[in-house]
Amino acid sequence: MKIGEMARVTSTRVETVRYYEQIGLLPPPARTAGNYRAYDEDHLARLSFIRRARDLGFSLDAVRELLDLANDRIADCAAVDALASQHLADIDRKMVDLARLRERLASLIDSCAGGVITDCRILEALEPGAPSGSTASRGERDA
Amino acid sequence: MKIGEMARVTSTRVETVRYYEQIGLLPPPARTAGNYRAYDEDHLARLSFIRRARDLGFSLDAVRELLDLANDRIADCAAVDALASQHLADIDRKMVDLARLRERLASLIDSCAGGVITDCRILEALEPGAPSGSTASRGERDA
DNA sequence: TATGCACCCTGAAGTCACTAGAGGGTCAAG
DNA sequence: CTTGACCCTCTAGTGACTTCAGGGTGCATA
Repeated sequence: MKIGEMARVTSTRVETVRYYEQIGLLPPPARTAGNYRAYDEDHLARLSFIRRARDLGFSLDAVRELLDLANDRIADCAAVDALASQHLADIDRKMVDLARLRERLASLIDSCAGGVITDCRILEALEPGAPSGSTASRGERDA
Repeated sequence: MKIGEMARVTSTRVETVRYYEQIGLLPPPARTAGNYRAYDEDHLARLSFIRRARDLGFSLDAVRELLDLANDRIADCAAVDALASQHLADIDRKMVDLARLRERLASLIDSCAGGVITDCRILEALEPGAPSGSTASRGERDA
């Protein structure tokens, strides 16, 4: 299987597949006479795994750990659970942050009654003298 | 005002202030005899504006547009509103994506009953042969 | 046989919004 | 006169890719 086909069936871009090889996430495949990458079923399985984990929002580092765990069939499932649970907690934190942000922005937009810039409530809220948003999470943003 | 003080009052890191100057978001200030940056009130106002907008999740490009609009006092407030509304829509999309992700991940974690890796439901779901998540948003992820 | 076209290759640089580090200079206090 | 906080420039690193330049391969068609 050439890179294009493998990319297609896994809904990955060709460049991304090569990138995964470059960072050691996907082992280098055999090559054809013409120097094309020739993938087998193991590569396909591994790339599918990576894609599914990425779709669930796991970082490449987490994916690497999951792959290691998956290969170590004696290891404890709890390790996988811990990784996933931590990721879930991250997502929950992000959702809370986003919700707060959303409310601040929405109320700003609500206060806009049109007209010229000079009277723009949105800009006013950004300008100095205005109270900074009470729920601002300074310092850490949208990691 | 030296860079450290301005960074402090705007809750920005010194490096970030220099970075904003480097990318042209903040005009280069005067320098003292010792080559220290010497900021005035205009710089402070502009940096505050940038910080507030960033706290609301606007990209640096969007911040640049907002600053341009704020300077063009004849322009229509609708332009600001459009920028903000588009940003709000982005946030809403992100929240929906995150919520979907969260549910998929949570149900995966729920299905984990402990035990050894061989029986790990979480890994099973990632492995080929498993149905890919029905709500996967392939192609665009967590922009 | 030539040519076009889709596909493949490498290596380097660009994206976003910073952050970190090396290696040094300035300035006020003690 | 030294200590220490602060400042300077320049460069490179982060994550997860994407894009680009400059080519090579392989198959079908004129």
